[in-house]
Amino acid sequence: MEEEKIVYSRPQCSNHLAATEDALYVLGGRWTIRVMIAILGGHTRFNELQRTINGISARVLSSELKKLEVNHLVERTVITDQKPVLVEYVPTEYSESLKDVIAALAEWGSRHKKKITA
Amino acid sequence: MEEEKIVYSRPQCSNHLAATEDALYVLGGRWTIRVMIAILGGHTRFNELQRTINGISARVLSSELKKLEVNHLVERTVITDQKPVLVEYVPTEYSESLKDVIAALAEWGSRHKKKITA
DNA sequence: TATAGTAGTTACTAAAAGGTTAGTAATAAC
DNA sequence: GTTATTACTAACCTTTTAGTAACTACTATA
Repeated sequence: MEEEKIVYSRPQCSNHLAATEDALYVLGGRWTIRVMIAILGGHTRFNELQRTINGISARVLSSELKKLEVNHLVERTVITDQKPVLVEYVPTEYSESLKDVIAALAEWGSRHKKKITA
Repeated sequence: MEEEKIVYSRPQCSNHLAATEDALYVLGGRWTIRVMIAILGGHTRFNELQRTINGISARVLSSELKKLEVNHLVERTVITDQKPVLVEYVPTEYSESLKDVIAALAEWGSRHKKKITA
């Protein structure tokens, strides 16, 4: 007799497969989560974000920000009374729902790094 | 005066950026998390996994399983006393550390779907 | 003998993602 | 006048990722 390691029941498994698909449709990709972390960290301006997120290009940052705006995770505001015209990217209230996802991912990443370097 | 929405302090932001980078190096990509959900759901065989994970090709599944094996998240076992020879992919103990990541992602995905369909 | 299921691999192709370079327009500083 | 900064965008090219189809090799079933 063998001990089976079943962590998810069949319906749980299907549910999780479907739900993570929905999540990854928005959050998947190399940069999306990182852009959100930077924005939640109070970095509001385009060039500031590019400097914060190591290695991202302007083209990719621009398209990520548009995607996040469409998904109601960031709000773009143009400040016209300033010269030169400034643009601010601020997190929406909804974006705070990402805190758990980011926390879980960051903790796993940190633990995994410790494991592989040990 | 404006209310600033700063969810992460500067050091927290940098930490999270670095840690999620480490996590996504392993877990990033379209299929990795989904393969792990299927394996944690007790699906052990190659063709069974391919049938469970909607849309994955044999080529991609094969390379995902190799990557997961290298990262100690699944264990591959060949059962030679059966004919035809069977191969089993089972989750390692370490792979259970992914439960929090998967739970957070699945819950966010499920909520997000409700939000956008409403 | 033919078909189907086991677990993949190989070669080729298509699509998606991302990087590089250059350029815009406005303004301010030197 | 030249350079720098702000916030991008367009064109182009490369890299990465993924899909398709065919094929291996063994066994079981009809």
